[in-house]
Amino acid sequence: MHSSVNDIRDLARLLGLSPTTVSRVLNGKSEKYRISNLTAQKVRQAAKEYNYSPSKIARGLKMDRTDTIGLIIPDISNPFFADIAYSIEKEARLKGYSIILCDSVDDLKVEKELITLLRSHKVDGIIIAPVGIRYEHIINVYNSGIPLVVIDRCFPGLDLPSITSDNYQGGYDATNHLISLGHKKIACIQGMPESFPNKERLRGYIEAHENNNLEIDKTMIVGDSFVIENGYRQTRIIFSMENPPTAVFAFSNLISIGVIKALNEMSLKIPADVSLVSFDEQPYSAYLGTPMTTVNQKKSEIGQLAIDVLFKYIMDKEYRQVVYMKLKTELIVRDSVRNLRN
Amino acid sequence: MHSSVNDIRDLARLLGLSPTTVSRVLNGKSEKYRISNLTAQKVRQAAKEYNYSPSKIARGLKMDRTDTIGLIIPDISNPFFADIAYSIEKEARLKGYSIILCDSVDDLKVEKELITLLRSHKVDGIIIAPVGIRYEHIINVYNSGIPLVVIDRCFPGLDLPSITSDNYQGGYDATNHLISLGHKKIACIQGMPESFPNKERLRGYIEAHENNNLEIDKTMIVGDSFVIENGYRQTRIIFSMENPPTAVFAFSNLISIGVIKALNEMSLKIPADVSLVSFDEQPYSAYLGTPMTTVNQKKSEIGQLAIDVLFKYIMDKEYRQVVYMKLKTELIVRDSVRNLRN
DNA sequence: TTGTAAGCGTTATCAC
DNA sequence: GTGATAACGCTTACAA
Repeated sequence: MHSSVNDIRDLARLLGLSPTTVSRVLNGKSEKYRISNLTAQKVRQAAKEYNYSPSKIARGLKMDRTDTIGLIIPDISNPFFADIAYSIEKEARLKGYSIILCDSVDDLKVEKELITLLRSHKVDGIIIAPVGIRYEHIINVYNSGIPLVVIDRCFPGLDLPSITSDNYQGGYDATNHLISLGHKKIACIQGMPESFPNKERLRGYIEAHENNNLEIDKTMIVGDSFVIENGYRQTRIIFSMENPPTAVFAFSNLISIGVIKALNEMSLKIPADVSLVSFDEQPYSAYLGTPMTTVNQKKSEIGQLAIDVLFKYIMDKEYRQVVYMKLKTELIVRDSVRNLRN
Repeated sequence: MHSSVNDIRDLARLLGLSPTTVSRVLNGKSEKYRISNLTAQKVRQAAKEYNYSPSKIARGLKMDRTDTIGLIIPDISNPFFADIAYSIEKEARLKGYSIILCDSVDDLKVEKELITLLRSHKVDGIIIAPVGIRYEHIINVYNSGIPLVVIDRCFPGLDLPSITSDNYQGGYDATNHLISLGHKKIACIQGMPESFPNKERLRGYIEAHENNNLEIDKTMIVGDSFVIENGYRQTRIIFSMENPPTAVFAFSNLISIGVIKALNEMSLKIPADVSLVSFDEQPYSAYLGTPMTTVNQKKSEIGQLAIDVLFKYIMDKEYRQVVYMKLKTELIVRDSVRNLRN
């Protein structure tokens, strides 16, 4: 085993050089300081040999940047967010940044604590998919000058840089697809009603009806959460009614799992008895008993753009323009909708 | 807006106290140093009011601990690892630690770089689900005294603390279940053959045959990757043969998605025409066209135990006992296996 | 072409 | 009960 090198000073001593020179070489400033090629070579080789790499922690203290960015999401076990996290991590790493992953478990109090925590970690920037009920604490961070980008749950009025899907369009397309195939009574199983994505999807649902001169039956708008159980429960209720709908629009992939489960139990076939469209494409959507028609969100683009925008703020502290981007959704048509016009 | 407080010194000045006192109060050492209650109160209140919390980066430099742990996984977009990451993050946070998330994209070179990176970040410990081809670089880290726990892809011979599922048992149970229902020709669609979990699952498959005095048809052991396409391709090949098997054992949830897709296309029904058991329970497993019989891994326990073990090492640097834990898997029986004994 | 020394924000040691 | 000071490992003026 080598004599252990813990320090830039250890390494410098070993080489008969000053820490300054070592630091310069290791930071690629050899030419700027006209350090001899020989010296530079020796430094680099020794660093490799003794497996030395500068402490980011000491570096961070001195330079006021840590090469880390904080990521706050409501639930990393939700594939939607896991996919986003994947692309964010990848893009960040490409730029030499590491991710501090924080899970808010969809709890506002936790979210606030996490923001404080990330500030104390001196992250260079924050990407956050907020719980989405209150935003003051987030606006405070942004206004305090810390680079920050909001994803998923946000809206133009917030005055916060944000990347989101066009949930209105997704809701409209899905509903319109059903209507165009002759469906007139379409149940809508919502997620969390107060959340912005939910409101927008619902707006799409409503306007699609209006544009097709279709009356909306308010009793067909049900549900209150993005989880499986909600989809299951509402489906059981709806299809026990006198005049059940011919179709269901599920507002999340988890909701549609619940819908499918309930329909199975009730021996109702998709699409023969009930048609189904769900928000959020998943790898298994195409391989379900009946391949499911879904609204796909561009998850990796959301992550990529979030990083792009964040780095504008990180690289140029003067840049304060509030960027707001809305990404197109895509309707993936499969076999879960019956054509009633035939 | 308040006069800005960036420093412990700013805060001390504002209070007419020394940084030392402020630090002591904020670190809960008021009594130890017999600091007056009044002073302590004032400090705490001012800290809250001015939204001050100590820089973890400066603290880390001084105290030689960063309150962070590094997590290296092959693919955060894989729900199996996302679930593990979820429980690790949750447990770590409970202990006041943050997670630096690193995705190795199943690439050994990247994995090595990430380890160096995490060392330069001075993480207090590392949890790693290795690519699993080579281990020297990981053993080096462990031997250098950095607390480290391996999850998922590891084995007793490694002399590395590790938490893993009992993949042998899972493979045995799944195969035995099929055999007990009268299946004699069972295809086995593998993942990455060199990986330890795969070897163990295969060992279970083989021994289940032996214990039931069943000959193994080597041409029934196929496949080379944990992904969907592999499951699809192998299924198409197998069920184009003269004497196809009556059942398939898929070694991952992605593989079974491919199997289902292929069987659908070939108009083969589960379980009427083909029975199916898959490794790795997923939220949708129960809601597929035919609810699928799966082998469930205790993902959240893996995360929890990894943290528990890691913290033994973190808390007691003298503790060097190599902990190896193998978690039971659970066969979840649903409707995807036909009883041939009827 | 290289080196010296100060300072980043914190806490531990020693002093009073 | 409280405070002055050094030190953690690094980079950057400034010096030579």
